[in-house]
Amino acid sequence: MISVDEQTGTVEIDSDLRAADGRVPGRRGLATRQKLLSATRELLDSVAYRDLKVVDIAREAGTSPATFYQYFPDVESVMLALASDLSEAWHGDLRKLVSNRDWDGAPDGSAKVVADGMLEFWTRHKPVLRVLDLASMEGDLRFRDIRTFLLAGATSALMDLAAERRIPGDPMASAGVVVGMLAHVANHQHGLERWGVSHDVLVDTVAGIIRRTIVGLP
Amino acid sequence: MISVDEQTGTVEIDSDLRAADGRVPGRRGLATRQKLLSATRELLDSVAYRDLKVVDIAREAGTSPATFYQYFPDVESVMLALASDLSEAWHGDLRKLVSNRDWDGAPDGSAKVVADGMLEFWTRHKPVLRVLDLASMEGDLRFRDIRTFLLAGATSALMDLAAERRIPGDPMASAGVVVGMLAHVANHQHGLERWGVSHDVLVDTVAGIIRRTIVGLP
DNA sequence: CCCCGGACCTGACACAGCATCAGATACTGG
DNA sequence: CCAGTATCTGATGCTGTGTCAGGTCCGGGG
Repeated sequence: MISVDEQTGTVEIDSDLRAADGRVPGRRGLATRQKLLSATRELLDSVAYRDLKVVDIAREAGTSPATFYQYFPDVESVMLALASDLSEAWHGDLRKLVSNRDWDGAPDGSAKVVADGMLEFWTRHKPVLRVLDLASMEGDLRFRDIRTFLLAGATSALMDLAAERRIPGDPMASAGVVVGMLAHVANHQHGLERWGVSHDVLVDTVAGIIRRTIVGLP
Repeated sequence: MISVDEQTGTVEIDSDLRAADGRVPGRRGLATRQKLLSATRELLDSVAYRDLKVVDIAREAGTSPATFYQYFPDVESVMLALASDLSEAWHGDLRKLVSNRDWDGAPDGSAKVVADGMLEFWTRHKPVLRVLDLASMEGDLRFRDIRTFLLAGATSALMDLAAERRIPGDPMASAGVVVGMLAHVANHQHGLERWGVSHDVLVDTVAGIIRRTIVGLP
């Protein structure tokens, strides 16, 4: 669980899990919790978030609804946990995807690696990420904080890069818009392919926008 | 209701409405249907799509759940109708927003008007559009077709512009990515503002990307 | 080895929202 | 004003939610 302290701006990771009755779960309990999380992730591949029911998750995890409520108060909380885990696991890697590049020597290749990497990441975790996106759009602050944390690394790395290159315009805005664009393109990749845009062309297009917007090359 | 014929590619608009029992609704019936649509739109401002219930829509519209089922089989169908109406109403205007501009004489101003116009449109109709987005992402073809139709005008106008200007790269991909970026930025405007990016700066940033990606100016 | 106490699970239940239908009510044209 | 049709809704069975009390499992001490 990631929580952001509004006063200090610190991000706290509270892994001090509790079951519904306040117990600290043991080995077996944690395994069940994990099964519920996995079941939810699996179901989300085929079922719309709106239609995701506690009964189905419990059945898929091979347990009963009552057990579900031992570990989560509702379906939304499972999503929160899944998104939070994803955020913790990838926050750093997404930053490195941008900052571990040779932007002076090979800006074109670097832009392409970033575009491809981001698209790949988003596609792999699509089910969870699109719920994260929707909930953020709907104004849910818990989801928005998780989304912000997930993207903060990559965004600030791009921002630093843009600032370093003395690009005209606001570096923060440019970085934010570029990261958002990557997320959106990944989510709607299937739709774009239906218009005859192949994956490779898409990567090139996005890489071009990164190059011109952040690195500042024509 | 918009339906796309996969064979011919034609888009048919079937306004031949029927109530649950097959009747063609009269004046009073259409008014009730309209009240249900408005109630749904209103509720969507404050309630998450996932939590939108038939009972609430009926109450908000000042009628009973049973009446709801006279006009729509479920909540999803109301969304489909709302999205469809929006799509029909704005498809043309969004195209004109792009094509009625003086791109040769005042490319900078034009890009800004497009960016601002799109953001404004998206913000005004956010509740419906974000459901349209989510459902499209989740692979629902009915919603995706509506989304495609809504954006087709603007997208193809941008594509023509890019092709005309002989921009390097695929014009279709560039137009698609730019339109997607606009949608995404509008949806997450609030999040970006929280990072200290003002509306004006955002418009400038997006306009800059349009200018460089579609018009081909540095 | 057994058995005990805590960790874990679930059947049973009360209640909310879904979906349907038959019958009541409200319009409208004649 | 009345007949006939359009429209609405109370009653109802069913699915999913959320909460217990009580049952099962398991590891460690006797």
